[in-house]
Amino acid sequence: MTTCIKVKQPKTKYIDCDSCSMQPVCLPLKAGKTEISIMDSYLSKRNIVTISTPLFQEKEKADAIYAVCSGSFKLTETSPEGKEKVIGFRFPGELIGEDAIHTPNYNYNAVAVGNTTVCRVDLDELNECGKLMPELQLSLISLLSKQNSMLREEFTSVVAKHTAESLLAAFILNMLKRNAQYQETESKLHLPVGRDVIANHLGFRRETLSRIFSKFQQKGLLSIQAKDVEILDLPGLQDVAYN
Amino acid sequence: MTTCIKVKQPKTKYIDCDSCSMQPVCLPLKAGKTEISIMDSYLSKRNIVTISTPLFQEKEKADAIYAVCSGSFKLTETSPEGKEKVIGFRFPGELIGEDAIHTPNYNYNAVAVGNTTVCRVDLDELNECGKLMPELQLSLISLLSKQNSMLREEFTSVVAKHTAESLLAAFILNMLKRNAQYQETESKLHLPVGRDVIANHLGFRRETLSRIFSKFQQKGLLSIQAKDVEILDLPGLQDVAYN
DNA sequence: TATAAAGCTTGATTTAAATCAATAAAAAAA
DNA sequence: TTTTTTTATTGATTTAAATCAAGCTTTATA
Repeated sequence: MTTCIKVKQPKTKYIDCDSCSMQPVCLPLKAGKTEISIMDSYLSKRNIVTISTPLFQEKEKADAIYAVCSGSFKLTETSPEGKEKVIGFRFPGELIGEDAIHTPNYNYNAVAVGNTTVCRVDLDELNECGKLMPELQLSLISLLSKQNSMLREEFTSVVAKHTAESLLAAFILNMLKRNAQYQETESKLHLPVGRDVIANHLGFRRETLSRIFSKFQQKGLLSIQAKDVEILDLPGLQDVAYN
Repeated sequence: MTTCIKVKQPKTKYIDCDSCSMQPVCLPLKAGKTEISIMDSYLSKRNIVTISTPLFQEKEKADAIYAVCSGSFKLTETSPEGKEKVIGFRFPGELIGEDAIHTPNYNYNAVAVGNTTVCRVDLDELNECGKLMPELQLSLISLLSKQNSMLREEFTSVVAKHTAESLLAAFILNMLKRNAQYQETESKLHLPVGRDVIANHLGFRRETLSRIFSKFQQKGLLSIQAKDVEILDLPGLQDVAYN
């Protein structure tokens, strides 16, 4: 039976696995429908709703892996001078804290952006359960492999981008691709965070970000209304990204 | 018994597992010494030596995972205009092609930089074998988790670096950390490739790279002789990276 | 609803990196 | 070894992004 717990914030909604919109994401971990009930009791897989709270923080004991069910997370790192750097985002279907398998402590922060739902997989229980169910391990291997590809592609999208324009274009395309996995819309994108956070993440100033967004709109590549982006010329955007 | 095969190049040396310098890297896959012989026959794990040849290429069928035993690999992507972009490097102890687990085809090129040794794990055989040996799967899970962390850290080291100086400093530190896992020297680093390739990877011109290397030498942060870098002021370099 | 606060955009100037161009050094070939 | 080729460094100019600064929106609060 699925148990749902409440963390750190007052206005928490309880969501069980059966009504979770991201069932397909969790399904691999369940290793087939017939075994859901077994998994639920053995794995203590729970749906947790957090509101703008950290899932975990730097140096905290790494004792669980999380899969994002709904909403977005930002990952941050605190530099020696105390400045916060946004090192990535996580969307439904992606893992957070998978390092836990081999690391005693997390070394970054995972903070919910708005209301989110995650599945928590306790490491101890995962190990116990894995011995009994090889299918579970195969699912985890597949999930980790997918996460690996996502990370490599994310890396590829930001590395070797000399101009701010190509970097932003590549970032938008990367977000679009990752969103496509849980949303139907191929041409629309909701930015999970404000300009400041995106600028921080990409390593330039909010002014530069604004200017480029304006330029992209003038060129007819996209239209942007607050945090809602509509892609108008995908090939054009790809051209900008690959340069 | 370990079998070693020869690929694509004439001057290939045969190396078996017992004499491989990177045994500790492969050990997790072997799931304990007592089972080495079983693994060798079941998994067809082979040491392959390649010389400047692609391990695999874009769009090729993804049927194996590789672990680097010795030497370095560069990963590249061909842009629509046909330009080659260096999207990363892989060093001993790291995985290549782990995407194979969930992707039908590779979507990047893995090219040996000089002479290298890799362990090839055939996917079909891995699946067969996994059913018989849960420990093997646990090892793979651990390897994938480590690779995940490596990728995230690599990503973190290049993202949000506004100046070319901080980007290069972060790149050197990342290389240094990854080298430390299989070399004793904490302060020395051998660049696996020339300036052009590094500049391509980091997204700026070879002239800029040269200038920054010169600047770092003038500041006494490091000394560089061809491809050999010696770190002289690690905290100083970290200061440059975190800015 | 009015007012304050936060977030976003645009302009003018300064600074950092690209580009163009010429050497210099190292590696490969004759 | 000497010549050729490749690779790396340094200089002068142009271009792109940071910075400084002001206005504009949107959201939050009284």
